[in-house]
Amino acid sequence: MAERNGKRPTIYDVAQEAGVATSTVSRALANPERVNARTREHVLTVAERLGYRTNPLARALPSGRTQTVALSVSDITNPHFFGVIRGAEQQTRAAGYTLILGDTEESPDLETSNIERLSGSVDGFVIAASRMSDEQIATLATSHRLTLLSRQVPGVPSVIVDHEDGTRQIIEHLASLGHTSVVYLAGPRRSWLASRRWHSIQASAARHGMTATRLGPFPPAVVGGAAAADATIGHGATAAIAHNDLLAIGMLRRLAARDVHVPRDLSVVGYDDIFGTDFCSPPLTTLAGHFEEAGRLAVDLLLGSRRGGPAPQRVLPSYLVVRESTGPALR
Amino acid sequence: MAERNGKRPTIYDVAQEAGVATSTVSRALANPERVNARTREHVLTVAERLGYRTNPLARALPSGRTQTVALSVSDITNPHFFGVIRGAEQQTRAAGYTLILGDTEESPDLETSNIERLSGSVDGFVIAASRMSDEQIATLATSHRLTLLSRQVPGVPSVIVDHEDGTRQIIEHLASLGHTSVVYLAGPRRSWLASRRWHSIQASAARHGMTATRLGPFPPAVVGGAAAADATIGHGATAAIAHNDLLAIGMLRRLAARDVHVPRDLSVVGYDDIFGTDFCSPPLTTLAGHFEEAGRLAVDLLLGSRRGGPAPQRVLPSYLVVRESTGPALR
DNA sequence: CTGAAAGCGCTAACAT
DNA sequence: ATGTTAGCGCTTTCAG
Repeated sequence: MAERNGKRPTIYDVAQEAGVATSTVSRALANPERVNARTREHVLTVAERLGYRTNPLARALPSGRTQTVALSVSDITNPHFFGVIRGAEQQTRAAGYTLILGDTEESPDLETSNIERLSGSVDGFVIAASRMSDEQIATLATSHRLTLLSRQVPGVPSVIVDHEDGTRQIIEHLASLGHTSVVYLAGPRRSWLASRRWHSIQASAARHGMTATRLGPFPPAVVGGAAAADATIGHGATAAIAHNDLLAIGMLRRLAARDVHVPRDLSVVGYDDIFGTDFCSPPLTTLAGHFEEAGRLAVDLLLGSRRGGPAPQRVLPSYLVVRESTGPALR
Repeated sequence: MAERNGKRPTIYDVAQEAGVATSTVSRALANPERVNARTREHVLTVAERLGYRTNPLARALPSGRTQTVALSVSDITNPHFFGVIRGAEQQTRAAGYTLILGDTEESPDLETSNIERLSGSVDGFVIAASRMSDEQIATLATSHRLTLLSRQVPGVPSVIVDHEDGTRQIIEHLASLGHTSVVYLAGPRRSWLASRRWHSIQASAARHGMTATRLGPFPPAVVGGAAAADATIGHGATAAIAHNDLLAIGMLRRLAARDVHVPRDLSVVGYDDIFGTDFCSPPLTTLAGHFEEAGRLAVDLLLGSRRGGPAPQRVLPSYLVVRESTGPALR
């Protein structure tokens, strides 16, 4: 074996063994069409025989291409992101890239520092549920390749699941059950989704002659559910839309503890259709979307993005999954 | 600003601006103690002013240290891994490293190809719930830095949650409820955990005069639960231990559909204490462990590992969380 | 189509 | 304590 004392063989070893220049090896590997078919084959065979593996770092340094993308999520323990992560990971791998994962724990500071730190070692960022301001994101987009997930900022590529039409579906569902008063248990103040959802709820509710009230914000986690449930009971509405399923599930538990029957006394709706929504009690009515697909698409947009073109803003369909947490208004 | 036409400043720019050699800049940045306090401060100031950011790739190439670790999980959609991932991500970041995530989708081939691919661009691997053979792992360990999570192989550093003592807790709990026959709904054939758990169940059951039967294997996911439930009913045991909570939850649903009451007709126990076990119906009795801690520890072992020393095999405690899916044996 | 050679940005001996 | 000088392994002009 022609490998230099225990170290991994380099293109230099391959070149020598194959009797060609290193540049030829490099081309045979990276731009197969720019080298004679015979030599290419020969080089590839030798490389194979030597057990040559290209060193991604060395390749990245001169070319600037790291073949790596970073995915930043706001809370890795939220099952909602499983789909996103899996989709992104699959697509990343399929494109021959590697996925770096960052959990920003709902903190915009951690988000920026993460990006700052990774900048230079990745080719781009997919930022899911960003907590940064529009301005921060727009600025970042001028110096970094990025695509947004569940967030839209003018001029920045993004993919979201249709919250507007989805919210319409929710409101119409509630209206058809005779509800005339609904509360929205809001998510984090910095959450773009939270403000959009509230916006859509107001608009749809108005069209159906319903009154809508926003309560909160609440932490978008199961623990936030107790306070959200209490606030809802205090308000007296017959229907509640929680910022996400985690919060809705937390509410369900508190409501049960306080003997408020769902859906008889109160209808509850969530967003995301996460793991568990089909076996909590009662099973949760929630707005579903194809988040795995969203993750894939976000990576696609990132890797396919050309500077200069208009930033694509993709909107994936959403659909209401009606389970047992919603029922007729009895007041 | 002294940055060369739009490109990021390099240590070369800093060196020139500060009137020192690049090596001094390099030292000031990486080995602060090996440079005069005054010059260090000066260099740092200049670097700051120029907006210098060290290029991780360029740093990695000559040194071989990428400041990156890879985490490989067998199924990213299994909530069990949330804790592991978050713990690993935190500890990785705390150590100034970056986390690369790989989902191997229960496939040993994907697992090896992933490692193969990443080898060279990471400093080490944390492999959770590996589906590779002991031999493969042992071989890999000779050429790569790695630590195992939820898996033990002689000579390879690992951290697991105590399945043996945990299984003893489960069996004693069932025995105290009067159960004399228990079935184990097995996980994947290549799962080390599955075989260890079965082993422990047999041993503990024998000590308590219980008969234990293994059924399966079943896919360790909710969808596997239906078949597992049917097999259990066919067998006639009064207690069932599922390979993991996903499977147990799937069983719960099928049992309810078939009008088998839990725990009156059958007691069900799971492993992992994942998200959802406290609100499924009935809430699931399951073996819990600190998986976030396990993730952190695995990264610690990896980064702290010295070649030559004995491979640490850490065992974290497990504890049985008794909920409502287990009750007295009525037959 | 292929080879020679100059880097990519940083580290690490080796000198001074 | 600091400067000089080779590289790390690969890509990429530029010649031939």
